[in-house]
Formats: sequence, C-alpha cells, structure tokens
Amino acid sequence: MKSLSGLYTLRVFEDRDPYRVLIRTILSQRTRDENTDQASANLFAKYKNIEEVANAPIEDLEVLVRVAGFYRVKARRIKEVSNLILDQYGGVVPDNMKELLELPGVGRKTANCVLVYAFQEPAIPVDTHVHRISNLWGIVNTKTPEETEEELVKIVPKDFWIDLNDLMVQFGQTVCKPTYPQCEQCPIVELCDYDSS
DNA sequence: AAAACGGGGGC
DNA sequence: GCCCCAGTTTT
Repeated sequence: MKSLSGLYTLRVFEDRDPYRVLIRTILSQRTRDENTDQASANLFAKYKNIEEVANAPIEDLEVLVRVAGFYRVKARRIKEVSNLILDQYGGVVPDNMKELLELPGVGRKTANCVLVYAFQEPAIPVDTHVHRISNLWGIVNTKTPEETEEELVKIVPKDFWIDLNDLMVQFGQTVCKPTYPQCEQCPIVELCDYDSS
C-alpha cells in the first residue's frame, strides 16, 4: 500500500495472481467493495484453483457469490471463463487486451483491470466513476466510457494510468458521489461547476 | 439504443 | 419501502 497526496490509500490488490484478479474483477462489476470481497472470499475458501472452479456445480457457485449481486450471471460466467481458459490457454490467463475481450463476462473495464492489477501494465479502466468525474471536471467531454478512455490515454501521463481508476473510484464513492455529493469535503470544490450543472 | 441481471445499503 | 450502484451481454 502506498498513499498519494495523503488523500487516499491505493487499494492495490494483495493477491495479483491473474486468475484471482480476473474472477475478483468480474465479481466487482456493478458491485461495492465489501460485497465483492465477501463473494471472493467465499469462492476461494471452497475452491482453491481454476480447475476446481471450472468443475464446480453452478448451483454451488451461485450460493457462494450471491452477496455480489447479479449472482446467476456471474456464477455462470465465472464457470465459463474458467473452462475456456483451461481449454484454450492451458489455464493461463491471457495478458493482452484482444484475448481478454474474447472471454465471457470480460468487457473493456474488466480487461483493463486485469492488465493493471495482474500484469502491472499501464491501462485506464474506465467505470462510471471515472467517466462521470472526468467529464464533471472538464478533463474530457465524452458520451461513452470508451470515448473517455481514448481521451484520458491521450491526456494523462502514463505514470498515472495504473492508479487513476483506483483513486477516482474512491473519490467517487466517498466524496464526488453520483447522488448526494459531499462537496464540502471536496478539495477542488471552487474549481468545479457541479452545482450549476 | 434499451433491457436484463440482483443483493445490499442509504435514505 | 423505495432508489441507487466498481458492467456486460442480449434483444
């Protein structure tokens, strides 16, 4: 763990095993940290590796990841993605965008998270927080997360890519929230036109 | 472009 | 009790 500007502590994954990072990231889709952590802990307490998950009954997976929400979809995709990685890649998670995007349940955001957290490769995972705040601050003027990623990659120095998502998401969850924003806690409230928008 | 998936927490 | 939320896939 390291801190930036003393404002937020980077939530660097302790477990950078690519398979676990991938599964954890799928579980985190549209889901808060606490529930993601719980579901991930449940899953890997019972199943130790990709082979065990691939062979697990879907009903058992559903129970274990239920707390993460969207649990039927996630359980099915976790089983599918595990089988596919075993069949096509010998159980090794791909380390490139093209092959990651071909995996079930993996879109641009999840693929970028795997590149950043499992392979320490510079990338910018753009979720709703990054998209919203980047536009709110006028860093970009975009309609879709994909456009936001394209623009941020052009504008933001590469040294910041890996940490950008983590810091913006924490800021977005605690201060610059999509509803009930805590503007009195915001360090740049005077530079922001949130109230007038 | 819009719908569907979902439990947990804030209000 | 109602409403919102660290996306991706399908229609």
